[in-house]
Amino acid sequence: MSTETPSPIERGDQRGDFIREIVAADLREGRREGIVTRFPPEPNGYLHIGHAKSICLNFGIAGEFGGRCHLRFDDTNPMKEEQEYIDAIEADLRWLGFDWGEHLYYASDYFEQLYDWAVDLIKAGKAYVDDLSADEIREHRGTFTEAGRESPWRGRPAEESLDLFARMRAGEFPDGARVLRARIDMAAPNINLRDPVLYRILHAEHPRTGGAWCVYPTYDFAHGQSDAIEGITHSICTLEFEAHRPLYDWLIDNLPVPSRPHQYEFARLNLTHTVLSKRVLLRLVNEGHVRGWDDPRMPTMSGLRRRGFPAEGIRDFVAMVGVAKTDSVVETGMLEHAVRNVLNRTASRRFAVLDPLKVVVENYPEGQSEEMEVPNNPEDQSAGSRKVPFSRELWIERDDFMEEPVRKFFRLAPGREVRLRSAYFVTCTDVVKDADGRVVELRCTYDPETRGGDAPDGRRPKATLHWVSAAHAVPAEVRLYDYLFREAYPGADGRDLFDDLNPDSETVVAGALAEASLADVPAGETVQFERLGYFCPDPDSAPGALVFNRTLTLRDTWAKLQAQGRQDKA
RNA sequence: UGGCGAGUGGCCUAAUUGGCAAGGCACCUGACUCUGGAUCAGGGGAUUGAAGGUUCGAGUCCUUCCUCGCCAGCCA
Repeated sequence: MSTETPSPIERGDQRGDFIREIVAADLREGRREGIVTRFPPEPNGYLHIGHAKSICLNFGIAGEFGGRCHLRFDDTNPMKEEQEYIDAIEADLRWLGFDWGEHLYYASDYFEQLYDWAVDLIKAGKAYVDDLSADEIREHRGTFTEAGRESPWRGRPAEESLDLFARMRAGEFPDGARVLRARIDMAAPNINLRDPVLYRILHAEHPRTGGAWCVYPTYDFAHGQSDAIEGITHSICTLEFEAHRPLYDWLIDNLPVPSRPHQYEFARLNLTHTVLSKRVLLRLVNEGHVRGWDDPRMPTMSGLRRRGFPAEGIRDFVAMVGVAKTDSVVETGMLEHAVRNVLNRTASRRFAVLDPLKVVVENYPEGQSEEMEVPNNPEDQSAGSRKVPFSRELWIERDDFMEEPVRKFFRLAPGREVRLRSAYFVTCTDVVKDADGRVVELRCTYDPETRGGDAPDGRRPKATLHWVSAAHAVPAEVRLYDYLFREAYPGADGRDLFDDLNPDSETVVAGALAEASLADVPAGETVQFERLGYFCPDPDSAPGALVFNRTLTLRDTWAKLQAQGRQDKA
């Protein structure tokens, strides 16, 4: 495994979570000589940020304790799984910064071994072929309060089950005709122990084994045994598998497996203002609420990537959230903090005006222009600087001007002087309006003595604005993103999940004007539009038709003040 | 209803296993600033789900109760 920057935990700055403590103790007390973990996705959908928690946990532990982490596709249900997902999952994993070396496995690699073990179980009288239908099996299973009833086939001789199981594999029976069940205890308080199904008949094309099989092991029969085959020491999964652990252990105990893995469960990640359910995400895509699986509003890895979130920020976020057994919902603000933290350090600064207002600098010579030296990142001198053209006609942000400035508004207003970042101080001398009274242009004068942004007399404007030269700017479409759901807990209190969708989750700004160098930002790179936020080129972007996604806004004290003002009035 | 699991400031997570409840996010204030960003300094906010009990001392141990989550797929 490899990460660009060690997480706080990897650096040892942070105490480990309960799983890391177990791992450390197992090593310290000699129960284990080495650590092997695995990330076991089912290739039936795309990875999302919830998976990132599991990925960072499994690969993180392996890295910290000198072990290794396998990537194993849990491909036991050919009805749902596709090669497309396998490829996407691998790509997302690599992007997140992890590497499994040669340890790429598939549960389907073990189908032959799994089948042999099932035969062993039958011979030992610990499994039997059941002819009951799915409905009948459910009826026999009982309820939480009543014990189940034994299937009439439970006492079937091993030889007969053996013969039937072989014929199931040979394809003699249709889907659902029979199953192989473990013989455990139909009265067990844990329903997972009431003779769970181990194999079912599925005449389906498997993405890897094709038509070689028509019986497939269930999750319960495949997972632990796959762990044992690979020598997994700590099989880490989410809380909903807790009730399966007794069955996991029963199978390991009753099969001649080569190693003894243990299962540990932690609470899955939940985030406010979004939803991490493959089912719901699929609906969002299919019903056209988003642009696709990689829509910048989606919590999928591909969505976060398209949104401009750096992998490092996601890893930091996961480290920040921690690992425990308490069901919890993390505020999305924490993710945003982690992302801003990385971007502030790494993102190159640029100028772009989203809602342009024309400024004419009256005392600046017509037809003249000059190159202003602008730092690429004040947080990082090594990022260097660039030249940005300045001229008589400029665009500034409409929000940066107020004809009648309210209290605490520091920006441009009639008669007021502000600094144009890395350029000159300008003073607004006149306001030009159209027939409707809308401000369409500002007339200003500049002070030639302030070239570069400093005044010889030491005077300091209260505001610094970003700007672009009208003659040199390039047009761009900018897509502004906000929470996908307006409610922190979508669908809570009986509401319909889809009624909680945020109608303003995407705002397309067609007429933005950007510094020309923005045409050269490579895909996958996120830059800062000074004073506005972080933005990245969208895959829809093309030469001459630039499209940027807003990753996140900057923290904005003024916007907060305004929002509070609005609240006070309301 | 049976089984299993979990309850610590608004959110997430700690507490050297019985010794002054700590940190991050969020929030507020101030300093600084060529991004109203960043940074720095400070602040408010917790009868640790409840009630009993053991103890010099309980978030931690015991009892009872409450709340929430998961489990009755031939999904994972």
